[in-house]
Amino acid sequence: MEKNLPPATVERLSNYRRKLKGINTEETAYIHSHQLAHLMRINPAHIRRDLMLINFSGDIHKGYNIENLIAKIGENIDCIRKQKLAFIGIGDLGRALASEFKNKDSKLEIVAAFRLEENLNDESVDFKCYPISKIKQVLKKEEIDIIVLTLTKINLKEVLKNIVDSGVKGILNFTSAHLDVPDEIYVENYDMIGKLEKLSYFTSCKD
Amino acid sequence: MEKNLPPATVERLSNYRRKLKGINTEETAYIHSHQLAHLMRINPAHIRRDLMLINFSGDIHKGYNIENLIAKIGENIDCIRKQKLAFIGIGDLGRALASEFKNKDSKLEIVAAFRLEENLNDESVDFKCYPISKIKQVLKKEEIDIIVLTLTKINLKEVLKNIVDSGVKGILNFTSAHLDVPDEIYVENYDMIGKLEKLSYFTSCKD
DNA sequence: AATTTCTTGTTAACATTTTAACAATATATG
DNA sequence: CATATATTGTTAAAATGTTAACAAGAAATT
Repeated sequence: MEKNLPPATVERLSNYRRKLKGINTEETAYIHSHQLAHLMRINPAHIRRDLMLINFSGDIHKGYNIENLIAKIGENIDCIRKQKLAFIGIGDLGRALASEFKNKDSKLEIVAAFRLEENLNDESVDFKCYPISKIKQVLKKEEIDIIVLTLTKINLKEVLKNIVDSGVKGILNFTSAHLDVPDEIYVENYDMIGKLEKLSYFTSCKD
Repeated sequence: MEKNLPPATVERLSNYRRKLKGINTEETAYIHSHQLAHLMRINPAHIRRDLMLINFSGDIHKGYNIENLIAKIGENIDCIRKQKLAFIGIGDLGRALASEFKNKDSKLEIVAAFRLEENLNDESVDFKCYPISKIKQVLKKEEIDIIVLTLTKINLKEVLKNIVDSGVKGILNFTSAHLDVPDEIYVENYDMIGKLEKLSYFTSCKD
């Protein structure tokens, strides 16, 4: 299978699936494009177009079979083997994610978090917390695939070197630091200040 | 002044400014489009186009005057009065943001954070931490403009009611919950799981 | 003084994403 | 049985975002 789906579609498919999994299919086995669109707050045409791209057909009158759709989305966007996540820096966001992943037979799994503090194991999560100093050995040992970076008060250069050496394939970057890594590593930057200033621009009355 | 800048441009302008503020203008007072583009890892044409949209002219040989550009960006994207932020749920991300805002004479200011725990004042930050139960009175009293939501284990419906009633204008939502608020409130959703699954899709070898 | 080189400002082309439109078609209804 | 209705699948159009191209013009160089 080739990776020829547009990025925006991949993201939406993931979101559709999460929403669909929340539906009790014993009560309602089928859903219409406009119903799902309403739940997602997007345009119905979007749904139909996305499902067309993964070749999923619905019943012209009953709509889309929810269980089949969930499976079909998986076939298209999930990787074969489980991918392992690690957080560098973590708070409510990481805990929230962890509980999302739990019991969801997701192909993504949080296996470690690194913090500044020593010995900060949190019994509310089921992944291990390590001090940032142990990053090198843990990344190697656990074969981490994806890093979520939220911590700025670290020796970034050294940490990045360890990340690159360990074979990490992608980084979701929430810090405003620029990550100087080889092109093979897929970096998705999320600049919170930029988003906030945009929000501020569109919410403030300028006169 | 009208809000006729494209959203993507507003976001980039904010990012340019943050990068420019990190430059020592005593050493280098001017910057070329390709230099800034290199720092931002984007296309030089993008820079020139964005600056065209805010009517900022550079010197054909020296480039763009950094201080003037910072000021001009402010004129275009900053609101007149300071806008107040509050976090619902907070960890490393919030602390990182707080340190970004500090001493940056930004028009955005974090004034409060709400947590599940009682009495959890953090001496490393300069905003106050409240238990989530106090949200109603604090939002009103502090006149919060923007909410950053990262906490899921709350009574969302009630919290949202308080947010709407208090006159909040925008919400940056990191949870996967759907926020049912009036259209007047600008909601920017960031679905981390969606982003992670997209990352996973583009980093995994599917064969 | 002429030529080369470089950079801005601007337009046009291109790419991607989103939305609209509508034919095809199956069910329900009169 | 004919008509109305509703929904998918698909194509076309619109909107948005990005990149390329290049004229205009200033400094540096020959």
